[in-house]
Amino acid sequence: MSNDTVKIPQATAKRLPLYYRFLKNLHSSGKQRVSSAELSEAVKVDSATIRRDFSYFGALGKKGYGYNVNYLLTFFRKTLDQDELTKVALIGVGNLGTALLHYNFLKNNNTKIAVGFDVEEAKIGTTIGDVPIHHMDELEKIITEMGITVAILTVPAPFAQTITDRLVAANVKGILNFTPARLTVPATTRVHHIDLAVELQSLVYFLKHYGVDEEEE
Amino acid sequence: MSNDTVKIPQATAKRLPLYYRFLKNLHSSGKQRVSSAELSEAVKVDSATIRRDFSYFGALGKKGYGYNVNYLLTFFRKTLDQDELTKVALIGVGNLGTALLHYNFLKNNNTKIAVGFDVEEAKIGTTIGDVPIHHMDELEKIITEMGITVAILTVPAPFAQTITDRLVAANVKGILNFTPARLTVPATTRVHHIDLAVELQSLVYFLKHYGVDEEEE
DNA sequence: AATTTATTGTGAAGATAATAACAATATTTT
DNA sequence: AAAATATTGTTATTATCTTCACAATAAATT
Repeated sequence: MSNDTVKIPQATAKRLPLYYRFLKNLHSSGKQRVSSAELSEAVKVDSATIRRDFSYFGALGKKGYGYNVNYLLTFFRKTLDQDELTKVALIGVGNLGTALLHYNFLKNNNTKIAVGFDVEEAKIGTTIGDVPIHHMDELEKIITEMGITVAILTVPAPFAQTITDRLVAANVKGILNFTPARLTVPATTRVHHIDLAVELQSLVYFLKHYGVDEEEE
Repeated sequence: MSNDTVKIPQATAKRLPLYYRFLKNLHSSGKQRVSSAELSEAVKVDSATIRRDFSYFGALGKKGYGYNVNYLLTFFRKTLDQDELTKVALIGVGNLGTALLHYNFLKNNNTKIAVGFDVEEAKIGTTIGDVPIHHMDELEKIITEMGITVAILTVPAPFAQTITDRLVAANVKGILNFTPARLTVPATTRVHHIDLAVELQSLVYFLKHYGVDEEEE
């Protein structure tokens, strides 16, 4: 982990990719400058929060003017390491896994699913999009060879922990977990959960029990 | 919105479906009682946080004993309205939409995708799983007829806002948004985002810039 | 029935995050 | 070049969330 700047709050860090994406949009639509108020409207984050977020990286804007789109974009590209391609492994090529293979992560982020793994013989040796699918038995060998340290986990829940253990042993440091299982990992590995059923159910709960007054992340 | 109990913190509300799922697991494995410490190990949430979360609903446990699994389960089933089926519309039957159609939300939550919409003629009139796919032109008509107020949005980003406007006009109150677009909605509509590219990119960012010491939600 | 043990529920403290508000100041207009 | 305007960066404030720590007390053991 490079610790070039002061450590950024997690809430801020999670918004950075979002800012980056909208700055790219602005840039390609030819916009030269942008204020925190405009950006706020686009990304639905309070303008004071945006200014605060940016301020962790120093004074990026100019008073009375706003932010130079090009400058900001260049700055965030470096900060988010967009010049360096991050290769990711996809574990479990079922319905969801296949959908993710077709999802173009590369377009907005310099992240690419470089390899997939499954146990179903019909899939082994094929290519989905341009991603080769290998047998799960080769997991350790191939991701080690490819130097992959980030994995997306889309296997059936009962296999999630076992495969996680193998990923950890193979030096994977980050797991995007789409299974409902809550994974046990060492402190050196980071897991982000995307729990589809929980997301849907908590949305329903909010609708029934809360007055709705704004969206939230 | 029913406001039967005191308003629960949002962070707590988001964890309720998770607790519910694990309680179901415990129950079906025959467990009679559980402590906050055990539950903590399973769901990876601090035990004090679990006790605090539960305490918003009153004193559900017994000192020196823990919680009765069956009692908790019954309580949460009511609280999460699990006895009442929530029908959901899926807008956009592409790769991701199709994967979600095959995802069994019903298993753990009383939530079901009841209808899908797309513009591709080949899909109209077919059934995926047991879910009928209709033309997008019929959106308002059908979801109004079916009394649906929750939608999952998996259309290409450029169409997201237009379709959202139509959903809102057709009385949809909750949207689970898988598109990268940040939607503009009235204060009476709630949007939850699942932004796959942002999730992946922020995971990569955390790996590079932070010492990893625990997982987080 | 007395003692030990386990575990809750919660007050207090701490940590993190969001927002308001405004002085400072760069840009734009006159 | 002076005045008016726009907008940042940040200090202060408030809100939300997490965790510690422990008295209270129910259950289990002796």
